[in-house]
Amino acid sequence: MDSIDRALLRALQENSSRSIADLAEIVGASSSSCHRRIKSLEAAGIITGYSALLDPQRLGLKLHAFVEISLESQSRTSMERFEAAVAGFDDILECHLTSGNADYIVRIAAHDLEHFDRIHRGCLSLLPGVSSMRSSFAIRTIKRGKGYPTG
Amino acid sequence: MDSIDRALLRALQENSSRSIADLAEIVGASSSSCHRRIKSLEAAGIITGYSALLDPQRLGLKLHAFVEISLESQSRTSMERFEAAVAGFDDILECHLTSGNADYIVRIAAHDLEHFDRIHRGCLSLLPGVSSMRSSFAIRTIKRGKGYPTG
DNA sequence: AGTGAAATGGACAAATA
DNA sequence: TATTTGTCCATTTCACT
Repeated sequence: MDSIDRALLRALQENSSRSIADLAEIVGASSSSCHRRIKSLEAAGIITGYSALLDPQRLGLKLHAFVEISLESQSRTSMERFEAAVAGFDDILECHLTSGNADYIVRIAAHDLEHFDRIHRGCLSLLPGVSSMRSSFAIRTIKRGKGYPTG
Repeated sequence: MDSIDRALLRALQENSSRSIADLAEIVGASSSSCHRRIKSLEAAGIITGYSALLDPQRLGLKLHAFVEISLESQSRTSMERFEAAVAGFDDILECHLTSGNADYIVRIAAHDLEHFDRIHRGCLSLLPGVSSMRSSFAIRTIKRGKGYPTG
């Protein structure tokens, strides 16, 4: 992992559909070296895959919500039951266990408030062992970076 | 936007480096139709780009934090000043204005607690007009979906 | 279905450390 | 010495028309 690798990762996060020749020019290396570097970054598991980025607005997903969820019990079984239920719901885009007392942060995308209400009642409220939930709606996205900083 | 388009978007979010022939087989359409559909989804701005996915762990970014930030004032100028400052910091991956009284949710990736402390003191605490901040650390990621549901 | 571009993989010499 | 890089090379796959 040198500065050329980092530049490669930056360029590939920003746009992965460039040709290797273009990438080589951007990072200042030869095409073959570039190709080898990408292959080893993939083999090392640093690059985990390639994905198409979609515009949620144009998919009609105009509502983003962050929901903080606390469990009644922090026992291992109740957490496992909760997490298994989360995995089953497609409307839950993301879920993290956070510091504190068995709190989770969940990210939801919905078409509108009515859809969010349906998700809330037909999905979030069905999660087992929940003691409290607090929803924040994203009114406007200030910044949405593509991926991670490479240092 | 029919069911084939939605299947295409699902497949492309999951893995965008498949060949068109493979995609065609997955969604049950001909290669040429598939190709045309992808081009129009791109032209319509539904597909906004393609990106490489990186493993934050292997980049040494083992600490994920969500920081809720409240401003002292909700005036337009103080919000604009805050948002401009946010845009300038690479360590802030994501920032959303959320419902409530000028609260923001910010996402941070750091190498470790010491690095987070550096970000906290050298970046977050420099943001103008902040009245309070609350950090939650992601102990474990339960679920991280690739992109959005397509319906 | 055909064309052209690009990815892939290999061989070898030069450079680097 | 050992590892990495750059310049060819041939093959094949694939996007695009």
